[in-house]
Amino acid sequence: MFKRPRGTRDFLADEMSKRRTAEQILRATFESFGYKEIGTPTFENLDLVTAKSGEDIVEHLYCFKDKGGRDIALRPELTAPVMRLYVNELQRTPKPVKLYYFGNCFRYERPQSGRYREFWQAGIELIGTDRAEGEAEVIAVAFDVLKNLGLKDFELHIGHIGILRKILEESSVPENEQNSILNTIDKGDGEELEGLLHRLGVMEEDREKLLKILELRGQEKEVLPGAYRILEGSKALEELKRFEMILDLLKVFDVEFTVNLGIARGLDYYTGMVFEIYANRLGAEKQICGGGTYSLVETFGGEDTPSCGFAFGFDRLLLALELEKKGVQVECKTRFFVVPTDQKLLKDAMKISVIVRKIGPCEIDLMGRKLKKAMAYASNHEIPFVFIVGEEELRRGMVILKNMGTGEQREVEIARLTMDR
RNA sequence: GCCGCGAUAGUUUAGUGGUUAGAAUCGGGGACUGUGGAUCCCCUGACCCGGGUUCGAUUCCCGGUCGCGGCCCCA
Repeated sequence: MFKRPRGTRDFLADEMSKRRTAEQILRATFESFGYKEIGTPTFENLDLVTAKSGEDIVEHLYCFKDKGGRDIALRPELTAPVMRLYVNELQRTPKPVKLYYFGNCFRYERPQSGRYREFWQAGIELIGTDRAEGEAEVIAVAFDVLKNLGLKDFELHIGHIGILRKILEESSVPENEQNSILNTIDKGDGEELEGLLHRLGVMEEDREKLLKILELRGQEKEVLPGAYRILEGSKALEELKRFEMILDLLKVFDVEFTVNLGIARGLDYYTGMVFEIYANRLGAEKQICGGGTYSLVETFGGEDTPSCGFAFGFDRLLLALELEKKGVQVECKTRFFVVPTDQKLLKDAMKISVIVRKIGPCEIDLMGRKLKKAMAYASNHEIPFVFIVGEEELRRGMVILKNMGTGEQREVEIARLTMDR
């Protein structure tokens, strides 16, 4: 007996069918906004991954030396490969560049609910514009995905790291220190954060500002006036105005959201708007989507270009759907089943199946079963139509077509099979 | 990396320090010879792996593996 490697899954037919259906909805949504699919390798050079996420993540990677001694990593996410592809191939294409991807990723993590070692991500990257309408569109695409999938119980939280960075900048905190502060914010440890701010010599006034801003969470109307008050006279005010502009545009798309200025996403490359989507029923791993405005092109050797994007955790998305309703619909793809009344008519039945297959997916009994058992098979598999090939009908060039839903049956002319319907 | 719970046919499970390890369901066949998930009958099929305790371990103990939930992490 061979077992699956830890944290991997087999997908049976029904599940695979659901996954494909959901995948189609994601693709259609991305394409409805004009994003084009791209593909990148399943493995990349290790340094691509560490360039984006640091040396420490090697712990969480599937990586190895290949036979040529190269350090290789199975991709742990898709933003870095897409950025590499952009820098390699697309820097000179008309802006904005609108890309989407769907693919499996690998992380060496302890598996738990909604977390696997091989998992699927789907997302978009909008490269080359830093306008509010671009940022708003990116959020709208994510929201549309959920609407089109029929997911109901989720929360979309939007924040803005630009505001936080500006406050720190005013307090003369250098960028790398900003990053460690944002990291600490992301962890949600208030004491550690205060300690860190002290150590870095952030002035009392700015510290208060920051902490107050981080607490702001709720409906736009309730939160924004407070934010304006806190940031009065600050350089961060400009960022706040920009944030408001994005939120304002989101109303055009009928996107429902919660303002949450405490989102830091803990990543050094985020520069402006950031958002996360949570499926409340999922438990510990409830974040199904994350994204924002970032600056990464330079990291991969390109000319600094503003970008914005997000990634969905596809597996979690399906889990959330499954918990909410019946999930995604599964139906039998086979339309027709052909069965002879006697084994000596097998060849005739096979010939008919060849003809019928031109009309739609068609199966034929492969077990040498008697009519009754074959009918039971078709019935069990919810195949809607059965062709019964009988000796007497065959002599007249006819075959019986039975509708398994209604139980009705009639004779049809074999010669006309592909013409009817 | 850490904590808790678990592991018996494909699936859901019962049970035991010495048993032919029981059932349901699924699968295959038959009763049914030209018509459906019914009924009845037959068949196939299981104690996660390694070590220890013991005359004897599927059962008790330890370790591993895998699963579930959580912590850390989450690009």
